[in-house]
Amino acid sequence: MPELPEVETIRRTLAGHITGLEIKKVILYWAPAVRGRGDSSFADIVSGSRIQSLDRRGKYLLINLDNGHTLIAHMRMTGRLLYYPEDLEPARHTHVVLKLSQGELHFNDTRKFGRIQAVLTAECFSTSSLSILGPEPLSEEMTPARLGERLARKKKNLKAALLDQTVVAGLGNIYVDEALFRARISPERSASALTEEELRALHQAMIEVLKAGIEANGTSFRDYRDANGEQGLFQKRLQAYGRGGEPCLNCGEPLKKKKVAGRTTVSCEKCQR
DNA sequence: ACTAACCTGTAA
DNA sequence: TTACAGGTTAGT
Repeated sequence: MPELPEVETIRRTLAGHITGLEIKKVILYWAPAVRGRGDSSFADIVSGSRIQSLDRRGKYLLINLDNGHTLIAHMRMTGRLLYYPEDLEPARHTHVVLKLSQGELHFNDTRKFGRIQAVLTAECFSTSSLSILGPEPLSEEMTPARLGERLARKKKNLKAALLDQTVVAGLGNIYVDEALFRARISPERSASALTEEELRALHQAMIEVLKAGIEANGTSFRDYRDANGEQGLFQKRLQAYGRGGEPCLNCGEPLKKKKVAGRTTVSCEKCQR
């Protein structure tokens, strides 16, 4: 579920609550949700540490502790990190509770795909999951030329290439469809055959839609909630995702819904070339 | 490059 | 009952 704007919103809404707090105790309701390191269990690593700062890389949330460790969390489709200022009986599908010096952090995940892993902070970015990620789409280094370079290395269609986290980190099914719609480029085009003008349009559309998503606190199309349990608002601004059969906002023709790269994809076959 | 697998819930 | 869901990865 959470793509870059949703994870960034979780990071922001969580940081104000938990930065500086001590993790007093770890309660596991479903142990596979967490992973320790070597012989040390997740609970042993985390207990007694203090939360220093929160970062994000692609769709990964990074919680830096003051004991040389970092927690790498990925929500996959339905994961939530929820902060409660008071003790609270865990809701259904809560797999981990971190008791803090003030309040609690609950990791809740209906589909059980999400994971939280404890790693050494020094090795964080060289862990297998993070080391393979492409550049951050909102960073300075992401230029139209850089995007073109990364896309050109893949012999896939655009939809598959933009979902590929090694090409660019943080886009998922919603924001790929939105970026392509706004750039007026077909998801089925070859990733390696864009003109410079198309690359500029795609680059700009990608950045604009991600920034707008963050601005709106993410897209709560279904399960997504921020750390306060609040919905985002960007589902009201979607122009393509979830609008199959509805009129294109440019030309009025019905938007087409079809599988591309194994994912449901909505596009306007008249506007997007 | 496509499919199954990991899971549960919801809607058709 | 079946299909499908903001993701990733390990298989063909």
